[in-house]
Amino acid sequence: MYALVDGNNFYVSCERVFRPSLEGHPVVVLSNNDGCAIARSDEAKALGIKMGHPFFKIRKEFPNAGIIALSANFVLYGDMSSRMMGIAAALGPNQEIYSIDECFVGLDGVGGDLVRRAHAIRNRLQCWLGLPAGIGIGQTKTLAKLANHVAKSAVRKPGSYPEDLGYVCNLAGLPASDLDAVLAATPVGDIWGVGRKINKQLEEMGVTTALQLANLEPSLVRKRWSVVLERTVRELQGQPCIGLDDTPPDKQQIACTRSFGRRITDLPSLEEAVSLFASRAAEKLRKQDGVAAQVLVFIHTSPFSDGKQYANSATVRLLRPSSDTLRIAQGAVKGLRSIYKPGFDYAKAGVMLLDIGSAGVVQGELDLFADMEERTDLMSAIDGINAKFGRGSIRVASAGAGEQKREWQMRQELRTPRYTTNLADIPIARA
DNA sequence: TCTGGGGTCCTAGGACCC
DNA sequence: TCTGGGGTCCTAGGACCC
Repeated sequence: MYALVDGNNFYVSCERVFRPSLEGHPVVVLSNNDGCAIARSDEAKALGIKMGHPFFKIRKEFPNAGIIALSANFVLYGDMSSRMMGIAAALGPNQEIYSIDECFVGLDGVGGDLVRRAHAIRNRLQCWLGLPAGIGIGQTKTLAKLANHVAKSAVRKPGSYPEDLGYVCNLAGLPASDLDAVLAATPVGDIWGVGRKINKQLEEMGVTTALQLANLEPSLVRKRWSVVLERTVRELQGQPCIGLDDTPPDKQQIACTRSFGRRITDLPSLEEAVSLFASRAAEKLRKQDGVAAQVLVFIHTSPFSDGKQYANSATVRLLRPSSDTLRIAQGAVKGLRSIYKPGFDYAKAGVMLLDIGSAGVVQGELDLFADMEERTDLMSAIDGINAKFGRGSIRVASAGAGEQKREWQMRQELRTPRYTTNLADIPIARA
């Protein structure tokens, strides 16, 4: 038995905690560069604003709707998320943090009234953090996801489901016929694991509801699609196939990629950007105590522009696996130079670390490379200083030494303060 | 003017091995 | 007409997730 705890309109809700005046207004949170909507309040959804909708189009289409747009404040959301996960963990013995606003909780061995218990957690999230959340409970993770979906729909359209579910729905507590009714009322594309492509293929076969999907023969589904969809079918039938991942393994690849605030054409600016991305990626790598053997760098022009297009990537193998910012940045720049072509307007670049292993294993090797000794102390010192004084306090010279704003830096013109993580930004309450 | 970022898993096909 | 039979490993690409 699983529960899925999910923060409603998470980014918008985080913003509303510190700016209650946003309550009741259509609010959207924008992606990096204020590009498109990645979170919407209920009011914004009601207007018909879609996930991923470009902001410049939203402004054009809804000039008078009073939409409030905010730049994504990921530092705030990350901090609110960890507080939320701490509270949600009390629901059961095991927790899998599935995304910034969702976690699964294993309910094995949890006695008593699960719905009542879930409501208690929900109330805590609301009272202690000011975050609204929905909780779905089901026999499998896929059913818990569906239950959460049902709980939300029931709030939006009261009376359209078997009982008034509030923000909590326990599908495992329903009689089989009621579960079938819920499945029959759910479009197949709303099921976890059914994306756009498979949705279309299923519809072409006449499978449009979750109930129809649940009634397909698993072995046929495996043959026609894959084991992935087969698992979804079995999970809908109540047979658990996807376990709880409460100790996620270290990342196998680590990426840092960004679109630029402005197109850039010259190599030095690209080198600056790529060096910075490489440093960020190396930082993440060191956090999991890993080393990477390969560095991939890519650059491309904007697929949305009519101009000349160019996209390329290069993979550079390091002399030996490393988490050293300088070595990784050097590798990235070397790769960049091998693919850079002048005369294009570059819109995006990125660095990915591949072939990741554990640092301990490499250090166990013979120390034949005295001259290549890992600068682990230097790196810890850099990480420590950046943690204390803010990201970028120390950086590699090729990532740009000046204090001036880099011209390619992303736009974030509408960002709110870092209320919970920056002393200077802490809200002050006045009587 | 203006279209995100960061992941996972699975599969097919080729290279290579005995 | 016809050319073994397994394996493993690696990579690229596709699908999905939030």
